[in-house]
Amino acid sequence: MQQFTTDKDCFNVADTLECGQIFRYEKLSDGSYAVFSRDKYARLVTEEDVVRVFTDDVDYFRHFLDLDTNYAQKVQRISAISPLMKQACDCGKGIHILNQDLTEMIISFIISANNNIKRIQLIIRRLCDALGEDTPYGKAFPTVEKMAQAPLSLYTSIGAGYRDVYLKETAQRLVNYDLSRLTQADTASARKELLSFKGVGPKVADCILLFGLRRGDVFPVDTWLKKVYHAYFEQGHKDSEISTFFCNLFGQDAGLCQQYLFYFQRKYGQTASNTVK
DNA sequence: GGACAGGTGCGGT
DNA sequence: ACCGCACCTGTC
Repeated sequence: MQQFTTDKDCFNVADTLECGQIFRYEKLSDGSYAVFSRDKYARLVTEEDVVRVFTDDVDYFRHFLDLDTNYAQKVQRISAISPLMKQACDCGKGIHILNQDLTEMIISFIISANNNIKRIQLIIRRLCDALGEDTPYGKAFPTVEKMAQAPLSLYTSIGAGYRDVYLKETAQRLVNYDLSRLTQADTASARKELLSFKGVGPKVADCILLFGLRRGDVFPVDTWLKKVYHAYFEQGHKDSEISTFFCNLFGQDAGLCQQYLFYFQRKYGQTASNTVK
């Protein structure tokens, strides 16, 4: 296995993995993290002044971890927006938005709908165990061909619940689907296209845009961001209005701000003062 | 046992 | 176009 290191400034492994953007990771007993993407594996070890990455796919994970983006610059700009964003940045400034596989994001976030992180991880693990190819380091994420062939009962048996039909239908549709219809489209068109998939609503579509298509100017609204909005801004608005509000406030980095706020709310939501704006 | 958390599809308006 | 409800599983 090969390895490389990267600066710890503005890159925190735990923050990046635990802010809700990725489900296939595992904290090991020595405090390092195992990360899986497609059929690839890396182990991330945080040392005194660097993060050391062990992997057979160096180029893939250099890109995956988004090490070439200047996050310090973004954090500086976002911190200046308001005291709330200063707090959120201080909490989550080590977060990178990962460059994840589009198909894996579509399937994973269909599973995420109306679901909690722990169970999402369990379902995805069972999905990989059932249908993924063997790799030297565990099971790969299954191909859409394999997923399309699997009986509906497979999806029920891994605990997907009523999402079973969404998963099977989407996998079947993806078999002969030209992903450039999404990758080449502008954000609004790609979003509209994503909404035509069964099991993909506004929130899941925004997550796929942000994490699978790297569109930074979207703001997924889930229950945590609703809490933030209601605590610091106003009561009684629809999800789409909350999303528009934050998109206008944050512009091109709305998605990154969403990650900071999500992480901040989950970490300190119980104790943080609601008076700071 | 019963309430609740977690987004989307669908049928009704 | 919008609203209300059912949907599956786990947890308190």
